[in-house]
Amino acid sequence: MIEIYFKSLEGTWFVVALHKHRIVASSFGENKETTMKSVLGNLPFNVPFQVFLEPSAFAAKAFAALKLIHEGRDAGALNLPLATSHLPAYTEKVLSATLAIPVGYVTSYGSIAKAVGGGPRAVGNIMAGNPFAPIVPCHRVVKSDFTLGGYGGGLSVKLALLRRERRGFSALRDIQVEGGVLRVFPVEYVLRNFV
DNA sequence: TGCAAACCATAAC
DNA sequence: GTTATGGTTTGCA
Repeated sequence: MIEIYFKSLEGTWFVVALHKHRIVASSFGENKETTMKSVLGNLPFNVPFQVFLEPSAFAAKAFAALKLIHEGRDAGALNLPLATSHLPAYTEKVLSATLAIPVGYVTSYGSIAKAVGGGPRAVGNIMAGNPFAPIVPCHRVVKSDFTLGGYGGGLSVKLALLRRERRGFSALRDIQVEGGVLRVFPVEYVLRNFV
């Protein structure tokens, strides 16, 4: 049985779907219904689910982590357990590479494609369907010219997240990921286009 | 800048 | 099986 929890924190709705102490899907947004729908749309079709009004201990932990990430703080050390085994292998690889982008950096669809194989558009498609927003930081994936690209929650939301993650880094970095090397760039490269 | 063509895994038929 | 679909990229005018 998948358990669904929702909670409003400082004006933002957070929704998580949990199964056996793993996160199956997560989302956030201004609108409760939309956010809930985005989570429900990412559930594996063959597992029944139930919506709970009071958060379990694990759900409370998940909400705390989501709030941190939403605030632009670093939740990397939390290592939230994600349920990915039902996803296609390539999707898993792309999500895992995306998860490796540190706070304060961005990368491009094409860079991810170079690191794990495949093409930029395939990566974009997977970002569009990211079941784990914002835990898997698809907001840190932008176009190769450092314009924003797209975002499910709207570009203003993507921009706001990136602004909060600004850390003042100035040099690019190469990060080891499963299957190759992922090049990441300071988020400033994106933000300077917006003054 | 702007446009066309190449790109590539998925989901939907 | 096949086709349609993008949160793209690159090259060329």
